[in-house]
Amino acid sequence: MPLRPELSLAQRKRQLVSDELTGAALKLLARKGFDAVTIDEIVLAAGVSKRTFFRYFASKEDVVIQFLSEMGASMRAELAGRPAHEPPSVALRHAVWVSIDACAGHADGALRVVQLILGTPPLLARFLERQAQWRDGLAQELAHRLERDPETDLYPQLAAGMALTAYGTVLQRLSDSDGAEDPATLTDRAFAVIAPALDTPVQAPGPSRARVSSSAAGEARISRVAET
Amino acid sequence: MPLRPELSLAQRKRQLVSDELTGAALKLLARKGFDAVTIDEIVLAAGVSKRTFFRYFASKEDVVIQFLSEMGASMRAELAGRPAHEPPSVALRHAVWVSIDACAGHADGALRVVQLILGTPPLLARFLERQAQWRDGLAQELAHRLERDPETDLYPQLAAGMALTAYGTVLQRLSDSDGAEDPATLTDRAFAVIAPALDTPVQAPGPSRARVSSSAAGEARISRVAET
DNA sequence: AGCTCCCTTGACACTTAATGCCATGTCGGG
DNA sequence: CCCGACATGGCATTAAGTGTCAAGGGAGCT
Repeated sequence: MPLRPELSLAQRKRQLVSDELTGAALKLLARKGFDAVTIDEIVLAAGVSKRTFFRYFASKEDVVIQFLSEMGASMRAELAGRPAHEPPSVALRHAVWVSIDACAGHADGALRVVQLILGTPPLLARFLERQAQWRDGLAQELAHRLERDPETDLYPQLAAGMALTAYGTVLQRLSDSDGAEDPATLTDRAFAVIAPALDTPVQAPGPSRARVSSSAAGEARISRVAET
Repeated sequence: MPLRPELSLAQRKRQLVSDELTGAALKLLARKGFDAVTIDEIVLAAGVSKRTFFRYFASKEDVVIQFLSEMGASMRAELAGRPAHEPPSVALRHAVWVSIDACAGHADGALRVVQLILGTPPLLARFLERQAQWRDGLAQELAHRLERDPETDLYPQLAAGMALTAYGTVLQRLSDSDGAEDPATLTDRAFAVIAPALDTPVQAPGPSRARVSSSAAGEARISRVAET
């Protein structure tokens, strides 16, 4: 009756193999670089067959990316859990923070993994693709939260994109500074920059949208870009 | 004396082969989908050897990506050419526009290529990676333009990132609507959303940055995210 | 216990992407 | 006419990724 031993043992076994694989891969990749490591080496270190590797990961990139992967769901969950009255900039900052905190805070080699990703073009590419999925999820959540129609309104997509831009920029700094800079401060500063756009209200998408931006620069106006 | 016949003939020959390859590849990929087409098919259609293909493109993805590739340089050049007094939101909008215009306006299958990229994960990944490079270029240009120090100031990276977020969102809409929506209008609307952040001045990165966002929501404040 | 069903694994074969190496051909210049 | 630079093609090779099949080991049932 393995109906409730937390997890069905078969699943725990599966998790075990996955962890072993991830561990071996991360260790090798961090030491020798991404393309200097073959899958054969990884499976040798992990003690499974190559075929099994591909039953757990779709590609060599996936071993690394999946490691940071639940974060997408975490971010969305955090956003969904924020109080409804919170302005977007604050809710999104908290959402993004759960991921940044996991990367920087989690004392183990999480930072090293980020550096590996950011410094390896194929990994970066996959990571950005994953982020695009996160963005869609956040946008959906935002649209629901603010009762905006994602079909006509550009705001949800843009707001989610801006938040993830901040996310990426913070990770970049963290990586470049080798963890020396403070993640929380960086996050605050980044969101201070994008907040004016995140928290500007209405944006009525009507046909005559001639409005003035809330910019303090006293310049930028809406004007057609037309045939320049 | 081939010292000035426009281009050295050898280079024109090279361009010819490249075009042939690109044309054959794009035609096949658009019809059969990305991974249903092998390089052997492409080189057969183009009439060159497989080995030659890889002398022109680093990978199958590159055939498609390089097609939209000069755009990065174009965007940066446009930004560099905008009058210095122009607020960032306007200058960036014009910069991004040169690429959007090329995608949507250029009557040939440019839109089809965009749809192919956006609908094919590996291509999307490479495309986003390329965009990240563009972003660094734009950020550098912005930093120079506004005399901000890219080492300490997050604004250049974030502003460039926001502009490219707008870019990507517009492309997405264009792709989804099959070109039905007006590119110029979409671009204007997208930049209307992000402009408040782009054109907000100072952002002094001093140690005590407790400031109020310019939000009209009358809410969003800067507060430490800290240990939530 | 014995049986069966299902899931996981490993081994083998195979396709395809991508790179290295070398021989050949061609253009252009001395 | 010869020579060097460069582009090409063919060949061999590594590595990624997939399909298939047979064996093993739990879990449930009788």
